[in-house]
Formats: sequence, C-alpha cells, structure tokens
Amino acid sequence: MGIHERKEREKERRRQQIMIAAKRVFSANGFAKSTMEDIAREAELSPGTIYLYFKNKDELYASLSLRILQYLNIRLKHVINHKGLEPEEYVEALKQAMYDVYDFDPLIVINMFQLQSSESVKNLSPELLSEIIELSQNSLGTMADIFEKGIKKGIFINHHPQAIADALWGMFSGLILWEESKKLFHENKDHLKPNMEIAFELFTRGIRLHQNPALLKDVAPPTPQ
Amino acid sequence: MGIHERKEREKERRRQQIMIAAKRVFSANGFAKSTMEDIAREAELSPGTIYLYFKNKDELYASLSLRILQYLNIRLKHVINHKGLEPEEYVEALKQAMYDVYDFDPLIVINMFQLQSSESVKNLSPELLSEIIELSQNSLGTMADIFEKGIKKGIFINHHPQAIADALWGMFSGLILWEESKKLFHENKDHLKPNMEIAFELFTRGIRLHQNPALLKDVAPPTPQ
Amino acid sequence: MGIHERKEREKERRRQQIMIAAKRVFSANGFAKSTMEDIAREAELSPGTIYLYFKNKDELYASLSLRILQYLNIRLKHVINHKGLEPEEYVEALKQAMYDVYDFDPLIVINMFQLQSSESVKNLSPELLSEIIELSQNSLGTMADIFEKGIKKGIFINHHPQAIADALWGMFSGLILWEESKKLFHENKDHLKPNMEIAFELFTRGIRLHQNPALLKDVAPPTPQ
Amino acid sequence: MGIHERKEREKERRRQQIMIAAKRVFSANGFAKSTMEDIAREAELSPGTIYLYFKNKDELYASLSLRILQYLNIRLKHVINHKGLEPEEYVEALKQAMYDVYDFDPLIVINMFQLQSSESVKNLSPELLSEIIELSQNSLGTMADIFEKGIKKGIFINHHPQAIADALWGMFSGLILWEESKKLFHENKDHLKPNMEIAFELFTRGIRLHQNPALLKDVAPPTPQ
DNA sequence: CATGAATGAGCATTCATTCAT
DNA sequence: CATGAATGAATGCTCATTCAT
Repeated sequence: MGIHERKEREKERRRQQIMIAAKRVFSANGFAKSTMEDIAREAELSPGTIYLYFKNKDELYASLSLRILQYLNIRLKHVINHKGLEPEEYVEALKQAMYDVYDFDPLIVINMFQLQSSESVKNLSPELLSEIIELSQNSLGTMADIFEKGIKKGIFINHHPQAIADALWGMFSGLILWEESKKLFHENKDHLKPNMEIAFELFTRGIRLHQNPALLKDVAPPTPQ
Repeated sequence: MGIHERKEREKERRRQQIMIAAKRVFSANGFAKSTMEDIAREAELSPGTIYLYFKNKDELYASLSLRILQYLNIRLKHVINHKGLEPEEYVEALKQAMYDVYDFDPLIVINMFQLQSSESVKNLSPELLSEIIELSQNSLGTMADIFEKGIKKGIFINHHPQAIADALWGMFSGLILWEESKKLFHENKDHLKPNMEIAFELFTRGIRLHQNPALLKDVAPPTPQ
Repeated sequence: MGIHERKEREKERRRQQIMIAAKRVFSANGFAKSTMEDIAREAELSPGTIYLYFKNKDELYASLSLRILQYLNIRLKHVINHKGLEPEEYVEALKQAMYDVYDFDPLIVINMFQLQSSESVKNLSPELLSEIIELSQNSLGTMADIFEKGIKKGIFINHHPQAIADALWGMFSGLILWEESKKLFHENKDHLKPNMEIAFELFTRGIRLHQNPALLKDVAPPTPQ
Repeated sequence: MGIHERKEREKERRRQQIMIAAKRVFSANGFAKSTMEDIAREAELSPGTIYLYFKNKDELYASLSLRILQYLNIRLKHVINHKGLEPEEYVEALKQAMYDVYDFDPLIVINMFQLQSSESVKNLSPELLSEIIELSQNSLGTMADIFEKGIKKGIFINHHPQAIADALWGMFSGLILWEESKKLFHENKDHLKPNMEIAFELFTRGIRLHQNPALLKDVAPPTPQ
C-alpha cells in the first residue's frame, strides 16, 4: 500500500470520526442548538480540525444524510441484485434492508428533513448536493423497481411503482420521526420496531391483490361483541 | 361584549398574526436560519412586540405545533362524535380530517419534529409543553378509537388500535416531509395529494380483513407477461 | 423639526461617534491589529451596535477615507469658488486647504492607501466604493483646475494640470506617511508642518515660470565654502 | 567554497524565494487579508517551512521593507561615491537611483508604511527593527548629503538639506502610493513613470536658485488667452 | 401597548503557529 | 530540513432578548 493510499485512508477515518461525533451531538440537541465546539469535543478534536474535513456546519450536517443514503443505496442494490426471488420475497428483503438502515443509524433519518431549509442548501457545495439528490433518486427508483416486479406479475396492486415506493419510504421515515418525538414528549421506551413491523405488515397487505389467508391466522378477528 | 373581552380578542388576533408570519418564515428557512427579526418583518411588527406574546423563539416555534395539534384534535373530535357510522366510514372521515389538517397548514407538520431537540424543550414553559403532550396523546387516542371500532366489528385486522393509529400518523406526516424534501432537491411539483391518496388506499386496504372486490376495479392486474 | 429628522440626526451622530473611535484605534494599531471590540470599547458601545451602522470592518475602515475626502472636497470647492484671485493666490489657498485637511485628521490620510487591498474592495458596498471614487476624482480635478488657471495665464509651467495635481497630492500624502513612519521608528517629535512648508515652497517654486527674486531673500545662498 | 558557506548561500536563496512570494501576496491583498498559507502556496513551500526562515508574519512583512531599504542604501552609496560630479549631476543620479528602487520593487514601498502599527513593532526582533531604523536614517542622510553639496555651492536653495531630502522621499513614495490607489479605484493604466518624471522636474526646478532657460524650452507658456 | 435601538453573550470560522513524522 | 495536519486562541459577526421612550 502506497504512502498516498495510507494517507487517504487515514483521512477517511478522520471524516468518519467527525461524522460519528456530529451525529451524536446533532441527534441530542438538533441542528440549531449544536455548536461546532460541542462536536469537536465529542470527536476529541479541535474546532479548527473539523474545518479541514468539512466546509462548514451545514455541509457537515448534510454529509450525515449522504452517509445514510449511501448505506441505503448499497443495501437496496443488494436486494435487487438477488436474482430469482418472488416479488413477495423482494419486498421482504426490502423491509429487512430498511430495518438495517434504521439499525445502522436510527436517528439520522431525521436529518434528511432538516435540510429543508433553502438557506442551508445555499451553503452546500454543488457536488455534495447533487450527490444527495442522485442517491435519493436512485434509492427510490430501486424501491420502485421492486414493486414493479410484483405489479407485472399481477400480484401487487396496479399503481405507479414510484408512488408505492414513496408511500413506503414516507411511512418508514415518518414512523421514525414520530417515535422520536414521542420519546421526547412522552418519555416512552422505544417500541418502534414493533410499530414498524405492524406498519409494514399493513402496507404489504395493502399492496397485495389477493390476501393470503394464512397470514391472517395470527390476526383472527375477535368475536364480535 | 365587555371591554376586557374585546381586549382579549384583540390580543388573540395578534398572536395569530405572529404565528402566521412565523409559520411562513420557519417553513421557508428552518428553525436555525430564521431570525426573530425576519418573523417580525413578515408580521409587520417590531421584534420587541413578539416578545409581548411569546416568551422566546423556542416557545413561538412550539406554539405552531400546538396550533396544528389543536386543529387536528378538533377535527378528530368531529369525526368520532358523528354517531352511527360504519367503521369504514369513520376511517374515510378520518382520512378527510387529515387532509384538512394538511390543507390548514401544509408545511407546519414538519415543525413538530423539529422540537426533537431536548435543548429546545428546556426553554418551553411547562404549561405549553404539557398542552402539546396532552393534545398529541388525545389525537392519537381518538384515531385509535376509530380503528378499535373496526376491529371489534371484525372488519379490521386485529392489531393494537394504537399501533395502527401510530402507523397511519407516521405515514401521513412522513409523506408530507418526504414530499417537502423532494420539492427542495428535485424541484418537483407537488403531487403530494395523489401520493397521499395512494398511500391511504394501501393503508386502508391493509387494515381490512376482507378485501372489497369492488375497490379493485380500477386497479385490475395487468395481464401477466 | 420633525421626529423623523431628529432621529436621522441622532443616527448620524452615532455614525460620527463610531468613526471617531475607529479612527483612533486604526491609527494606533493599523487595520489588521485593530479589533471590532477595541473600536466598540473606544466608542463606549457594544460590538453589535457598530454593525447597525457599518456593514463590516472593511466598510467602517473605508468610511474613514470617505470622510476625509468629503472634507477635502468641500475645502477645495471653497477655494475654486473664490473668484477673482490670481493663480498664485489660488495655489496659496489650495495649500491652506490641504493643511486644514491635515489638521482635520492628521493620520487618516494613511487609511486611504490601506484600501489598497482588492480583498477589501470586495467587501465594500458598491455605493460606498463609487462615492469614494467620485470624490477622489472630483478633488484631484479641482486641484488641476487651479493649476490650469496659472498655466493659461502663462505664469505656471506648461504641464498637464492633472499631472501637476497628482504630483502635489502625492507629495502631500507621502510626507504625512513618511513623518508617521519616522515617528514610529525614530520617535522624533512631529516637525511635519515645517517640512511640509518647505516641500510646498519647493513645489510652488517649481511650477512658476519666472521666479520672484523677492521670494529668495530668505534663502540667500550661503557664501560658498 | 566551504560546505558551511554553501549551506548559508542555500539558506539565503530560500529566504529570497519566500520574500518574493510574500511580496506578491501582500501587494495583492494587503497585510490583513494575506495568510501565511497564501504565501506558502505562492512560494511552493509548506507553511511550516516559512517559520524556519522568519520568526512570524510581522517579521516576514518587515523584512520586505528591510530589503528595499538595503537596495536603496546601496544605490545611494553608489551615487555619493561617484566623486567629482556637479550637484545637478548628483541630483540626476539620485533620481535615477530612486527610479531603480521603484523598478526593483514597485509595490513594496507601500509596505514600509504599513509597519505603522505599533502592535506590529512589538512582534519584531530588536535586531531587525534597529536595522530598519539605521538603514532608513542612512538613506535619508545620504540624500541630504547630495543636496548639501548644491546648497554649499550656492546652486540650490538654502534649506536644511534633511528637509529637502524628506520632501523628495515623501513625494516619491507618496506618488507610488497614489498611483497604486488610483489603479485600484480608477482602473487607470500605470502612467506613474511620466507622472514621477514631472514631479521630479518640478522638484528640481524648485530647489535650483537660478532657472536654466534651456530647461523651459519644452514647456514654453501658452499664448495667454 | 408598541417600538426598535442597543446589547452582549454566543458562535462559526479563520489562521498564525507548532510539532510529530 | 521540510512537511502539513492539527491546534486553539482570536475575532468578525449574529441575533435573541431587553428596555427606555
């Protein structure tokens, strides 16, 4: 391994170190209430060092979104590359991929929505911004591909695949956000996984054209009162 | 009407005026990048005046969430108070209520999640905070009540009603957020309503134990290829 | 006097107060080593207040140059408006005007040259910049007009009037700068006035076509040794 | 040549390399807006290396002034050592020396005045400071010697020679500064040399007791209007 | 009540300087 | 010697908040 390559690797490690610290701080305090010094302290670096790796606070923030998108994208690629599965199996794999994304970084999905500020977008380098855009398009596109398989096979409901993908992703991220805010206000323990399980089940039931009676066995209707 | 009452009314009008301005500014720039002066200018008031009506920036921000929750709560009360409907009809009314919430204030749902910061919560008056908590619990509880009706009647899938309500709310707000961020990055026109329509359809299909063949007529499966 | 007018006047007073403080601080420490807090302290104001009156440090700095240019311009206008003088008398009045400029603000002429940085220019508002440019052109133009009178009358040497004006202004400001730096290094007391007196005498002797023997009486050549 | 001597020479080359880069950067951006990294990049060295040759930014800056003073001093020594010239010829040689200084480093004369900051002086090593002081005294003294010759011969006006030298130096450096600032603001092309030519002519006319009619041939008065 | 000028603590960012390699 | 990553103190600037009018 050349000296250049080692340096490059070291540099990447630093970026990761900073991003991990930033994730923690932003997740705990939100963007506005997190200071670069907080993040530096968490990363056990000096404030100046952070600016060697990230142009500014907004860009550091956005990089966290990029990171989760990259992971999502990779996981989705894996799913779609797994040939010869039935549509139902693809959806199951998709669900698992999304769970993994959640496990990879439960809170950070929130951040993607905080990029909502057009002021923030101004501070991002065009490269970073376009990378985020491309990855999010790719990811949703891959999800849509999965649904398209089922629709073509006549197993899933005949809606525009992209709309189905949007609905799933919206539900997924919305639930995470929702649980987070419940945690904040209601101090409830995280029962997100179970909730998400239910949501996914409802969703996949919803897209199937023909319900599988076997799936209903656990949810037999109560005796009407 | 007494003079006191008139004053009270006038005061409330001012609060509304400020909140409307705040909504616009926060929606456009996010919490961190919005200044009190921006809001004051938008409200055609002086910065000082805002502090006569709201304790601080965090509280003004949180008040927006309270407002949408109040509206949601009222609409949900209306639904549940409408006696004698079938569960399916309740769900349909619920959907309509949520659309109305979205129409009432399309962007502000986002704000509720920006309260994520525990730093922000510290700056809220206990009254405001508990009001928010109570209203959100009430709202979700009412939604759960609706689903419970269907479950008891054996029409809906037998899951904990609260979990179903959470899933629906997560999906609803997640979609709004998702569409917002798409607007920002992809400059797409808002096809949120259609997307939300599809999402709700999938969701309600998912909770029903027996699919209504009539509902499938528009979505007949394509001839398998 | 209307309330608006009084406010305007108050505002102008503040600007002056800040500029006086800024002049002192910049003169003592130079641009780089002067901090906005230093200036605020000197002005007995808070740092934030300065930014209500000046966009940034560069603009505050440049405003000092504008101020001296405004004064110079006014004084020069007075000279040229004084009709019916002989060219020699105009030059004498010009000299006096420049002395007054020097008395008005001995050190600040220096600042005009520190604007030398193109980086600084980028931070100036276009209005301020163009005002500075216009005033300096006006001032030099007026000076040139004075020399032109003498040239037309055949009393002064026939050079382009603007070049003569440039030479005079260069000499004037150069001497101030030179004395300043001598003060710094040599800790000499200010004998600028006498030096400037001599410089002006040499200069005016230089532009006259026919020397007035009377003027030489004080400077009779020493007996050759 | 010993190995030590070669090393010494190599070291000196590096110092020159850095100073040339520093000159460019400081001239373009001024002291405040120039960073050590800018200079390092311009010198194709690393920031750390600069500190092997210069104690700090202020000292690097001051060294530029020292350099020009050294050159000026050498040139002036040459003039005064040229025995047997007439005073007029000495002045002509002096003028040429100053032009050469200007050619050697047109912009850097400016820097000498930026040392105006007493804060900067604090950061200089006493040796450097005293060297600057000594050289500037020497240079001006040498110039004074030249004028003294003419005064003693009864050719030049009988003023204190040092005052005449100051006037000339002030005029010279002031013109450079003035042209520089005109370049910045007015975007004029550099007609400094012609302007300086005129200034010198006026000056030397001014110091001569008896005007040489031959010198006026190019500047015959226009026919009075 | 309303104002908006003033505040000053707070923060993002810079950059001269250092030092391990 | 040379490097350049890391430092962290310094500083320009912002902006939530106050308060005299």
